[in-house]
Amino acid sequence: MDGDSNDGTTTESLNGEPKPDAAKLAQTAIIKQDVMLSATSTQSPLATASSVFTMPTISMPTVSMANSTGLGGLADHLFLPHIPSVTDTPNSNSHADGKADGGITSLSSPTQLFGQPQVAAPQFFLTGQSVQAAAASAAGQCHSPASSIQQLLIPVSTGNGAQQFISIPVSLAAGGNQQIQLLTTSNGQIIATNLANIPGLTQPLNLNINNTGAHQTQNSTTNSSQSHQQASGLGLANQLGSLPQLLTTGAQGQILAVGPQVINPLSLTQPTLASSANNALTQISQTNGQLTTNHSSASTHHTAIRHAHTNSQPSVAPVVSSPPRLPTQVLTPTVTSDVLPPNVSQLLPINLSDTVGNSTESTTVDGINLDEIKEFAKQFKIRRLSLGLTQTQVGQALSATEGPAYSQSAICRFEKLDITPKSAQKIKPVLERWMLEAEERYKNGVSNLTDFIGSEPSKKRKRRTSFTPQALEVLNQFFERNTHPSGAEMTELSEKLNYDREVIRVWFCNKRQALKNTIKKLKQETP
Amino acid sequence: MDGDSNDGTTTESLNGEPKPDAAKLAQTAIIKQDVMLSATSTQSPLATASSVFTMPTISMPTVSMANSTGLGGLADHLFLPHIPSVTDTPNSNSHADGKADGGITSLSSPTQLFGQPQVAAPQFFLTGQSVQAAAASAAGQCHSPASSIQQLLIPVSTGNGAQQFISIPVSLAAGGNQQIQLLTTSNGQIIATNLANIPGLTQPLNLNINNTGAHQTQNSTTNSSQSHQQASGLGLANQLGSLPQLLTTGAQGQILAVGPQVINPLSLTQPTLASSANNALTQISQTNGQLTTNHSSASTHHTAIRHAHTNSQPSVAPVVSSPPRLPTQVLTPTVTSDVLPPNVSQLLPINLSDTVGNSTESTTVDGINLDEIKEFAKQFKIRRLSLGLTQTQVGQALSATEGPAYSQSAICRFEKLDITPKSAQKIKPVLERWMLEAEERYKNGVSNLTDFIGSEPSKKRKRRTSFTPQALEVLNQFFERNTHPSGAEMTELSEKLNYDREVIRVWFCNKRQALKNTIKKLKQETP
DNA sequence: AGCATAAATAATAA
DNA sequence: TTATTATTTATGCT
Repeated sequence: MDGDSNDGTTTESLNGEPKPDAAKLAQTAIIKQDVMLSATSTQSPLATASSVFTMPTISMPTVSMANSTGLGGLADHLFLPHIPSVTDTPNSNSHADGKADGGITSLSSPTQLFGQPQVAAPQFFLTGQSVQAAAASAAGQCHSPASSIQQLLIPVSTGNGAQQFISIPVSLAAGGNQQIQLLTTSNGQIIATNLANIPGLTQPLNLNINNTGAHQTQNSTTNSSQSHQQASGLGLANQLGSLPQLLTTGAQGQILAVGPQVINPLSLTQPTLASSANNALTQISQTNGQLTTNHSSASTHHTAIRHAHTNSQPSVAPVVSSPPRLPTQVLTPTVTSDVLPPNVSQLLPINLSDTVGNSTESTTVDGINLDEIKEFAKQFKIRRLSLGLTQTQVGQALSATEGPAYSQSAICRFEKLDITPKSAQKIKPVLERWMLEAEERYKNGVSNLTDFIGSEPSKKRKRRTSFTPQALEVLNQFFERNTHPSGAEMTELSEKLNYDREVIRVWFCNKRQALKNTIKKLKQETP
Repeated sequence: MDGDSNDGTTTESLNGEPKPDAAKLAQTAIIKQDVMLSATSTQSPLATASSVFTMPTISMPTVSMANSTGLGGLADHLFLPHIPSVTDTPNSNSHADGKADGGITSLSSPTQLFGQPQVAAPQFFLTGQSVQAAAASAAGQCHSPASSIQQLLIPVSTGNGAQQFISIPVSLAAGGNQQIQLLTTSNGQIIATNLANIPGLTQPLNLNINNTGAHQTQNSTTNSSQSHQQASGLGLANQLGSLPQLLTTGAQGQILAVGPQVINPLSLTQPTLASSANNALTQISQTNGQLTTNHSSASTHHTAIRHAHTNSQPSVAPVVSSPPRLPTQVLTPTVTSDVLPPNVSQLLPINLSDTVGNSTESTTVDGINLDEIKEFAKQFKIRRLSLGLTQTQVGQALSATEGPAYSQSAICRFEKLDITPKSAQKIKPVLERWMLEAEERYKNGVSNLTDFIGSEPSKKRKRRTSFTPQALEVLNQFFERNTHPSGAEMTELSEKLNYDREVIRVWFCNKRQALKNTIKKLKQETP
């Protein structure tokens, strides 16, 4: 998670060449060095000061940012699209498969898509609209899928290069009328969102969507995927429209995205929008479709894989088909696992448990009624989507009030039941309560997200921290003595200096790296 | 599979040594401490080197620095004790426990921390022995202890004026036998290092030298700390800190920016562009405005400019209050700016431009087709990645042939379109040409980067893999469902995605870690 | 325009 | 799994 965002994309690989890297680094280093001398770094105090204002923000590369964050309030956010657009969109392919083609293709060679180096994918975002394509990728996380309608997908980079999207339910976001604007950086980071309207957007774009295949495609087998999808499948697309939401989830949240194109939806204006959402999905599917076709193999697989669970059982084979719970949710595939030790159930994720155990008994483990939990999980997702909330939003809201055990990931896992029965049993009541409250607020027209969420969702890259000269002094002094502070020391430093502990940790990492580079260069120089 | 390890080696550390971290070494060191000096050995003779060197300059703020030096030979490290003292040392605790206090405490006092600059510490170094005291402090941690012996302390300035020392674990530095010499500037920056040995060093030559107070001096005794601190103490510093920075960072440097307002949206008329961009700008502007107002500070401005757009929304008021850095951040005031001159587009980064102008026209500024550039930028990135090249590599290759305007930063900004249209227009053809040539070479099998870049092949650490967006999508989807894929699943994924199985395994390890960290943070945040 | 470095993330070591 | 390192990307600042 982290998300980083950055682009990530780097890739390098390809070539394989070996090369470069080191050398390069070295070079770079060198360069820097010199610099070093001269400069000093840090800034002076004054400087700092001034800066302050500056905005912080802004500069975004792509975009700027401003913080956004907060979102809050009202307006709150803006988006930057940095990418222009459309162009990107074009990808037709979805990632999945073919990735290839689409965007990528262009890019890279065919083969690659998957292959390594690649590149690719277009990242772009658009505000509302286009987004999708990217989105798909985002999926990584659960949320994504949100796609469904109402939501806006905001591309976020994963760091890997992959982007993720953050979806914001339009409805919420907009809160009714309001509109949302998102500014994203090129990386897909969101800078800000705003609610203003965006007029026109309405269009739906695409839709095709459907395909649903979305994801995965399938083949896989068997699997869940199918389940989902299809299940959903159903007609999906069409349905989509209708349901948008579901789909989204379809897979569960996952998104698929990808596709080439995009669309956009933005429209937030309307709360409605739904359509847009749909689109997104659609595309995705398509993509998949292709993928499937072409490569089929490949793509599919993963799907399959996904499902699989850990077990390693080789065997497996599963075919699971299982659609156990599916319809809605998806997933949950089933894998077969094979044999697991009996008790395993206690440790296995619920979704797997079915499979595992005997069917019959499977419903209860340690006194916990798995079926009940499964049903709740399914309904929870539906209710969440109905409110136009993403897992991320729910996770943020809950983690704020209930503690860290309720992150987006937790929500995702819960919905997928990729958690142990015991854990699910513990979490369930909390989710139940929260959902009731959320629904209440929603009814009361409090649609504003703010209530639900606290703040920002963003996943974008953390703003670059500017250390004050004073803080740097302290840090440097400490570093002189100890390049590897203990956790307690870092905590202490963070408290004293009033910086995030993580920031302090990273500072030391980077400092050590800088020192190493310096030394390295020196050596080179002194043959 | 897996096996890869090989490369593994990574670590190399400087010296190549395998070694572990410095820290560890350090600890060890401690024990040994005194001994070290003498001992060791490894190294050799060769060494020669002279030593140290002088440092460039140094100007240190407070002190000057000189560095001292060299130390050598055998011994591994040098120390600069800047701290003197014993006082510090006292740590009684071993690292283990006490740590906390240890180091840190000593350093600063609360107040101090912030305080400025201090100076002082003497910098000198000694090798092993003396050091200890300091070390002690360090000890808290493992590393620290380093102080102990093995490390060299190199004074470095922070830029702020304060000096700091860098300790270099000898081991690292020396990499085994080699010796290292470091040249630091007054700022503390390291200028050069040398490996030679320093013969005789054994003795410490200098050491005393050091003390000498050379520089600084100080009181050393008392410790450096004091020095530092006190200094810091000063009022100023503190104060300084307060202000300005605050804002900026807010708490952590972050800024917030932004204000409330919003803006408008541009019309998105076109789907294409994203409107979003606009918003961003808007805010920014505002920001500036305020800033201006308030602080005035200068710096900001430029930034503003970049982003700024026109919008005008008035209002905002900013209030910033800034407490210094509060943890939270905050701030962000908003300013309103106002209107920007129409031409702004010429100055704004492309990515933002969309927004700004009319939508319609926005695509061209000064006769420059922004859409075209955007597309090119996108494709450029894709092509770059397809060749497996990093921004750094491209930057190095281009800066060599085309001049300094093509650094890694420049490439980064171009790809993100965080540059003005004019600038982009100028750079584009160069990139275009270079890319074509690079692709040509690639096709011809010249994959070696060397061609692209200069360097070396080296064997060491495996090249960092860049996952394609498509692959990431697949991986993320899988991860959503199952964070712990079985071996068979990983194998399947690796085959499908065409990545090494080990790479896939590592991806999951890192992904789990990232998730964990994310959750951790969320928890913290929500207290 | 760059430079220094914070942040993100792949790779490793423990 | 946890902790670090090695590499890259992104960005604040001048």
